[in-house]
Amino acid sequence: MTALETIRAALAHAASRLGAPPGVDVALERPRDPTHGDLATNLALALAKTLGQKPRAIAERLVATIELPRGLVRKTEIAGPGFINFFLETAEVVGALPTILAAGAAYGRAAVGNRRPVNVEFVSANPTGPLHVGHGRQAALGDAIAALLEWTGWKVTREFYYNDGGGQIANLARSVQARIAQLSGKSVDIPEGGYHGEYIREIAERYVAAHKEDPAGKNLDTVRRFAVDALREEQDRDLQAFGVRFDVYALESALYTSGKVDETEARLVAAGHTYEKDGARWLRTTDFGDDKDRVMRKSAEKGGDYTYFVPDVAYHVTKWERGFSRAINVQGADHHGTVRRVRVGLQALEMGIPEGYPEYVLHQMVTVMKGGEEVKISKRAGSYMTIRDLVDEVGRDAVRYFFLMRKSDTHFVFDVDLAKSQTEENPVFYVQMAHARMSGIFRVASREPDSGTGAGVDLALLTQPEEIELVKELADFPEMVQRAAAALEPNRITTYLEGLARLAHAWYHKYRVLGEPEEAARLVLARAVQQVLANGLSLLGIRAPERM
RNA sequence: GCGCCAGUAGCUCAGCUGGAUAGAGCGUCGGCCUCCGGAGCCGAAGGUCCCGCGUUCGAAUCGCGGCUGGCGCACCA
Repeated sequence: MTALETIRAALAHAASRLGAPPGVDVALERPRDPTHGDLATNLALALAKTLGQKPRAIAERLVATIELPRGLVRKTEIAGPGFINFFLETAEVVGALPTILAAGAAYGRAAVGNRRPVNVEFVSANPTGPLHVGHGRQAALGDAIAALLEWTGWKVTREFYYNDGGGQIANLARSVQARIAQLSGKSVDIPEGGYHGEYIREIAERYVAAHKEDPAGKNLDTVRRFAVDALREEQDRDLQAFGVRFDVYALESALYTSGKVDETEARLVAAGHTYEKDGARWLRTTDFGDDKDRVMRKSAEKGGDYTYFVPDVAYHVTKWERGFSRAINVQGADHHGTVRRVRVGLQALEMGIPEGYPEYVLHQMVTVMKGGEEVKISKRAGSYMTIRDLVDEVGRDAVRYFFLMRKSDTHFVFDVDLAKSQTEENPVFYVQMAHARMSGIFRVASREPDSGTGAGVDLALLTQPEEIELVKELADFPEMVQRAAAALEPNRITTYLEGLARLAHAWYHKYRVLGEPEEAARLVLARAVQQVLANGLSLLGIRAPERM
């Protein structure tokens, strides 16, 4: 049990003896200001109202009541409006180091998820073109969120949903068909709403080469399948280059062929939330707080098809039925309008799916800056920065790191020049460099970085303030991972890593390791820093180089 | 018009789910560098946390009302 867990439990026990209601949430954190101790709690302040006493009086009684094991805390004080500050014995602080080395690559993992299943859906691009930089942000984000959940004990399924059944696919097929016709010299325009990118022409050429029996592309259905397959393959290659893998690829078309869409419509009708108007079938989403009702099946003159949202609902029913009591969708914020509709559709089925199902992580748009100018991204026109272009230009690690270092709900400006630069201004370089420096110490010392556990080393020699600060930062890592996972915010990890790297660089510059009396103890510290940096980076899918 | 998101140092952004004196990088200014990698190091200045009201012992954080910017409001997906 760590010092934090021990004190937290002791506080909870003391609080209950003072008459606090059971199950009070004990906030015990490392204060920003080291003069406020190693750990501090606001428990007395939080209990002031329910106990009807002054915070400082409660704090005094808590301190008098609390039972702590010997050798853990050297001083307890009450400060400010009623904070209780705990000062740990130095041995207890540096005692975190052997724990870190013993856990190794698993340090920071937790079991809070209890192996429960969770589905993380991301990218889910229509197979109508290559993946652009916005998809890249989503790929990095979804993969990191999935990793955070894995690190905290969830059983994660990474899922990609292909909308291969809608009107956009028909546009794609007709666009390719038009290009095929142009290849044989005919003057045919790309249809209204079609795709103009250069990749359409390439697909047309490949179709003609592969289909001698249909050189004019008359068979629209075959053209459609060929184009969708070609683009899916291309997207897969892009994702592979980015180091993202999926466990499940779900196809919208399969929901139709399996009858799942019809079944969902029938259930909605049976549940009594639908009606007919103007020849169309509507879902009364206003029953569930929507501002207007939504069409679920178009009128005959519009083709009589389902609108997109019925297959969307059907798809999420399959997630629920596959046992995912938790589902997270990572999407661009331009789709936020669908959030309520999917949830409402699931509610209208009245099959016991929770109101907040699925959860959403929405991300804002990406603009790319290069040489001080914005790189224009336009899908239909064809001038087009793809995720592969970006990875080729700045490297996989930098792309992933950059996409993860900002909160998802703020607009992100990707600075290509910064991402490529080999200086400390570049945060991914800065963090990786810290890891390389720690590795460098072991290289010079001719020791294997994975040897040793810290056993038998006198860690009491780590007395410098920078060293104590560094150890405390390392000890924070597991809590950090859990909070980032709970908030579904990978950017907390990059922020943490930059802070840790800063402390590591400062320590490295100020103190020598090899040849000093503290060598053995400092090697333990260096290895722990190296390990935590490596763990944080690997969680985010970024390499931790031994040298740069 | 309605909905969602954002507004924090000159710039780019953190801020651990309501805590103590709001932080980092870049930039600016002033010092320093024979070293396990100088691809440097140390320090300083710099704030109406968009505005107002409210809740609270305590608000950048929560609520309400504004202002500014982005996105969305189809029988498209």
